Amino acid sequence: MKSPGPRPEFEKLDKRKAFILSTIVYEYVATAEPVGSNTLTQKYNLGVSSATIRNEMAELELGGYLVQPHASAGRIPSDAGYRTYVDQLMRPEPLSAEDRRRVRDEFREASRELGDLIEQTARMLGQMSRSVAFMLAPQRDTQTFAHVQLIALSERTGLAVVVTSLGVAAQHFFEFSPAVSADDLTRLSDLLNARLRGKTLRELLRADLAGFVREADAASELTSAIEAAFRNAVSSDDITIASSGTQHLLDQPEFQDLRKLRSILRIVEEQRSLYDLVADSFATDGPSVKIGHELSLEEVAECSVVTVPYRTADGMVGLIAILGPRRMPYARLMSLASDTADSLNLHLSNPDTR
Amino acid sequence: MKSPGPRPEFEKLDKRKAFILSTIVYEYVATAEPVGSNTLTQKYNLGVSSATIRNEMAELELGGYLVQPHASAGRIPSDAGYRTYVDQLMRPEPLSAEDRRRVRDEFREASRELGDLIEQTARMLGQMSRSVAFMLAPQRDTQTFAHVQLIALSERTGLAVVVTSLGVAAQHFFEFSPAVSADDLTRLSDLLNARLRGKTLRELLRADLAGFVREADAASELTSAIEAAFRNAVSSDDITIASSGTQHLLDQPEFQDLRKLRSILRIVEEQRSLYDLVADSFATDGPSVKIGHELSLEEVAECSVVTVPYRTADGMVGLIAILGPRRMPYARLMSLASDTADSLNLHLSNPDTR
DNA sequence: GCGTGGCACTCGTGACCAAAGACTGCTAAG
DNA sequence: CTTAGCAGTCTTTGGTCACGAGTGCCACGC
Repeated sequence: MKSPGPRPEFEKLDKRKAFILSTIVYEYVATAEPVGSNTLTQKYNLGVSSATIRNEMAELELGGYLVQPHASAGRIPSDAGYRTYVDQLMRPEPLSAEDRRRVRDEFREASRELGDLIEQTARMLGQMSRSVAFMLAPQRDTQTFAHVQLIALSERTGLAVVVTSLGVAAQHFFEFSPAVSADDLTRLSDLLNARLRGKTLRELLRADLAGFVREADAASELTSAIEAAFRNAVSSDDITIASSGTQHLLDQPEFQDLRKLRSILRIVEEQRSLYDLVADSFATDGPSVKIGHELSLEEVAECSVVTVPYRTADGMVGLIAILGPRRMPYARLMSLASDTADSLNLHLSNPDTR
Repeated sequence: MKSPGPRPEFEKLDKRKAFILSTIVYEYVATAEPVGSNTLTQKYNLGVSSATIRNEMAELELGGYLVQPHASAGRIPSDAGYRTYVDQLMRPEPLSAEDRRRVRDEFREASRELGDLIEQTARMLGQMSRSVAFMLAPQRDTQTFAHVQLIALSERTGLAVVVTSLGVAAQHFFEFSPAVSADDLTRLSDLLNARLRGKTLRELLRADLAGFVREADAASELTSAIEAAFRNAVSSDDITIASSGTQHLLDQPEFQDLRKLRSILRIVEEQRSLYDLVADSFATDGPSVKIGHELSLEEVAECSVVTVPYRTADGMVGLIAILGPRRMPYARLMSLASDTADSLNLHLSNPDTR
C-alpha cells in the first residue's frame, strides 16, 4: 500500500499480475477448481517460484480481482477479476473451422419466418455453447407493416391478422353485433392496406383508424377491433423468446447445489425475467458481457451472460444471449454469438434466400 | 401359492390387501419414504398387528405390487402397484373449491388464439400441479380452413398466410421470377378463398391448385408456393408444445440424482420426444395415466404422465399432459387435468367469448 | 527491494469404524 | 390365521483421524 493513488489496487495491473490473473481465469475455466500457486508454477512457465506467485496472488486478492473460497484453497476470480480479464486481458478466440462452418450452414435451408428462425437458432446455440442460449425477437414496434387482413369466421366473429415483412406479427379475434358482411371486411382490409403500406407498426397506432373505417363505408364497430389488433401487434407484453440448453447447467460443478439450480431454472422459464436481464443490450453494438452481480437478479449472481444484437433488413434489433456459469469460456462464446449474429443478419437482409 | 390359477398373484386382491396397497401408495406419495409395517399399523387403523401386515406385504411383493429398495427398508409400490391403485383402488379426488375456481377463471379473459391459449394453460398447470405441465396443440390437418392470403413483400418475394378458425396455422415465404403483380396475388387469394372455404386443411392438399392458378389467370409459378404453404400448414413436423414447471422436478427427492434429472430435462426440451411419449392418448377419452415403464422412453421410467384430451369446436383434439415422479398424487392431478380440459373445451367451443 | 526456500498453520476431504435404527423373515405359540 | 418375539441384515449417522492442498510469514541472499 505504498502507491500514491487513493485506490492503488485498481490501477492498471503490471505485466506479471496481468499474466497471473489471465492464467488463473484460464485454468479455473478449464478445471472448475480453485487455482493455487503450485498449480500455476507447475503447469505454466512463470519463471518465478510459487512463493512469489503467492505474494502476487495476495495482492490481486487485496485488489479485488481474486477471492478465496476458504482458507486452505486456491483462488478463483471475482466478478471484477473476470471483468478485467474480459475487457483487457483475454485474446479473441475465433471459432474452430468446423464450428464456423456449422454456424454458416445453419441458415442455408432456414425459414425466413422469424418465429421459426429464432427457435432454430436458439437450439443450435444451446448445443454449440453447451450453455443456455436464448433469442429475443426484435422489438416489434419498428417493424414495417406489410398487410392486414380482416377475416370473417362466423356471422359475428372475425380474426384480424397483421403481417410484417418478417411474417405474422399478431392476430386478434374480435366479435361484433350486429353482423358485418364479409364484403365489408374485405373492402376495409383493402383500404387499410392501400393506406398503411410501408409504415412502421408504431405509426399504425397513430393512424386515423375511425376515418378509414368511415371511408370504407364499413361498420364503425370495426374500428376498435382493428385498433386492438394493431395494439396487439406492437405490444411488447408477449416478448418472443426461444431458449434451449438448460440441461447443460446440470453439468456445471457450481450448480450441483439444487437450490441454486432451481432458482436459475425458474428465471429461465420466466420470459419476463430473461428479458429484463438483458434488455439494455439491445442498444449495444457487437458482443457485450454481463458478469455475476452485474446481472440485476440475485438468482443469477453466479452466472454470466454474453449478448449480441442482430439486425433485420428494416434495421430492427433482436438479441442473441448465452447464459452460463461465470466460469464460462468468454472468448469462444463471444465469437460464437458474434458469428451467429453475422450469419443471421445476412440471412435476414438478403431477400433472395428463403 | 395355494391358489389354483396359473398367475394367482395377479388375481383380484382381497379387501385387506387392497387396503394395504392403497395405504402404502398414499403414504409413499405423501412422504417419499419407503413404507414399513410399523408405520402402517401405527399411522393407520389396520386392526391387525404389524406381523400380519408383514405377511401381507410379502405376498404383495410376490405378486409384483411392491418392491423393496433394499433389504432393511420398507416397501414402495411397483409400476404394477401404482397401476392397480389407479385403475381399481383410488377414489377420485375433486379439486378444492379454490383450485376449481382458479381453473374456471383462468379462461375468462383468455385469448382465443390457440398459441397464446396453450401457453397460458401450460403455465397455469405448471403452477397448480407443481409438476411439469405441457400442452399439445391439436393436430392441424383436420382444422377448418378459413382464409389464405398471398401478400407481396417485394417484387419477387411474398408471404402466404394460412388461417383456420383457431388462428394462423402457417406462413410460408416464397419467391418467384419473373415478377408477379400484387394484383395477381390478390386475385388468386380471392379465388382460393371462394373455392376452398369450409374444407379441412388436409383436403386442401388434394385440391387442384394448378387449376385454380390457371383459373385466376395468375403466374403458374405460384402453384408451388401455395402448395408449400398448405403443406406447411398441415405438417406435423412443427408440433406446437408449450411446457412449464420444470423447476418443480428439482423438489422431488427421487430426482436429486443429477443424472436422472438431466435426462428428463433433455426429454422435456425435445418436443419430439414429448410428443411421442403421449401421442397415443389423442385417441382416448377422458384422463389416462401412463406409469413408469409404460412410458416408452427409458429416461422417464421413474415418471408418470397424466393426459387428457381437449376438443375444439371443430372437433379437433389436443392434449393436456402433466409429467411428474411416479410418486404423484394421481387422483388430484387427474381432476386438475380433467377440469382444465373441460374449461378449455367450453372456452374453445363458445364463439361468444373471446 | 525483490525473490526464494522453508515452515507452521488452517481447512476441507475421504476413509474408516462403531453404534443406532429400521425392517424384515421366521418360528413357535395362541 | 394371527401374533409376539427375535435374530439378522442393511443403511444411516456421527466421529475420529490422517492426509493433502494451499496459504502466510519470516529470514535470508542477491
